Amino acid sequence: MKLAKPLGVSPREFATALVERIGQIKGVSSVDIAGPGFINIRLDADAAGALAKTIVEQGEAFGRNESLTGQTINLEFVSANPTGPLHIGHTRWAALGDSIARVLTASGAHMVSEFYINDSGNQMDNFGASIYAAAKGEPTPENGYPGEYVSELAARVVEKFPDLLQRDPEEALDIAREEGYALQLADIRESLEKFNVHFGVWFSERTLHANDASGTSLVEKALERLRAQGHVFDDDGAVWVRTTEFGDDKDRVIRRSNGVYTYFASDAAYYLNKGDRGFARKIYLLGADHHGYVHRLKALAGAAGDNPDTDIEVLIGQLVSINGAKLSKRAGNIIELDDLREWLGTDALRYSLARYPADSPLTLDPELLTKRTNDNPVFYVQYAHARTHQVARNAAASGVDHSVFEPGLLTHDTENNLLGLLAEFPRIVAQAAQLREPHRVARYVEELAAAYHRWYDNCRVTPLGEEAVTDVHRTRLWLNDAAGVVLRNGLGLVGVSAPERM
RNA sequence: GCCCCCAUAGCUCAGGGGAUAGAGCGUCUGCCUCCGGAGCAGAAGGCCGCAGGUUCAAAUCCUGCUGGGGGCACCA
Repeated sequence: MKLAKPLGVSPREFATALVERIGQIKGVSSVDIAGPGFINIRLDADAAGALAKTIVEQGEAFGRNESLTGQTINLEFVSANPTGPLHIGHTRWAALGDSIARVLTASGAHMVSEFYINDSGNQMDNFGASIYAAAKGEPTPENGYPGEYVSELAARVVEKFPDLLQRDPEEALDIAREEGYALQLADIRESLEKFNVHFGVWFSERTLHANDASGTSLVEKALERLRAQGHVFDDDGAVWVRTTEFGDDKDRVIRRSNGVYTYFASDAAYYLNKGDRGFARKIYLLGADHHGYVHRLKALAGAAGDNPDTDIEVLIGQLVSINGAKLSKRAGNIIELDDLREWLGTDALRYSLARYPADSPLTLDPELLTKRTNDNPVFYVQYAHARTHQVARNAAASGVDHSVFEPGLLTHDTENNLLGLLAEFPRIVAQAAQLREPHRVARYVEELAAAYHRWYDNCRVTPLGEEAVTDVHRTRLWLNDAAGVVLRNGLGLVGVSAPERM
């Protein structure tokens, strides 16, 4: 860090003065200069240990903070055609986006998670045609969707409309498309629910194109608003947005010369709609294959009169692969969310996807994820949590209760270490929220589990043999329970369960 | 050609300018007469891709290179 102005004192003088001031803070037992830029502060045992009781009393609320209070945030983290099952890419964004939403919520933000349904455009017609062809027993049409799931959808549509094949082909195509859409979207919702991922809003692209009472659509209104801002021009029969004014490398067509709106028009209308719904800040989580969108989305915010630096935020996630993952024949040679979930389990899959930052490409090792030992981080952490409950059950059986809490009795090194880590949790959550990096919570919770296991090995909560129950045991029970609370809260933020027995 | 991301231990990866760069796996050595050994303690293993620069201080910030991944549309 650079100082704006010289302070007029030497670093040593400054540090000495700082140490003196810190030493006067209530609960600080000692403070000394540890090295360049480092000061060691020790709290007295009562002040540090008191935390254990606070945590147990706050329970689920411990870890929440106010760092983002007052912010209204829209987070769009899955955008998909409802023409087939979700694949491995969607899976990563679902796990990550949901965890981001959780840490933002825990930091006081008003959050809405949004799933954007790309249900407009010709791929829906291809989808409908594929289902209709399957119903007739014909091969997949050109540009159609292969995969057994199309035949399954066709069978379900025919079940509901037994006379489908007798109907006029145009009408039958409509039915195939719309019924197939409804069924597929329901399947997607179910997959995500099973994956413990929740969306506040399922936004249909079609609503952007639908005419309101006055006969205009949101897309048309969006174009007029951008035009009014002075960033729209006509060329070659097409209508363009001058996105280069805002850092894009080329201007973008918003309405083609044939009068049809481009996908960019939907983006624009959707973006403006989010603002109209009261979201000051819009976050997009996109796959690496969409990174080319960043500039044009930012430009869109600028062209709309918003601040591209603060009102819109685009997170780009890199690709993920899994060694040995089977391609789904059913879904046409993709790696499917449902298959991954059934193979590895929701907890292992969510944890391992939330454990790495979005911008690192990822290769998962399924052998590790299915192991039930400490090789597998999610089991290591879940086991630590289960152990806190086992210890509590044993404590109750041997007559250790919560009747006494004497924080001064928590003096073992492993207890200081554990308390120090527990105290960090709220800061970790706030940091994860501010940086949109929930993997920090996962890493933290692993460290906490290790500290808990070490403490368990060194400090007994239940008396040994015929020993009497003492206040040390009772006080340690509070610490044990506090560790359990924080492990549970931490796992919850990455969407993973915290079992009491394993 | 232009744009984005990545490069840290044998492997998978952490590391918001600050202490002796960390974790797990793998390798090696210990600990079960008592709260779950699904655990713990220890060892070995590093020009942090290369070269410059900024700084009291760089794995971290800047520039250029090398290697890998992804992307460029009046498609969606």
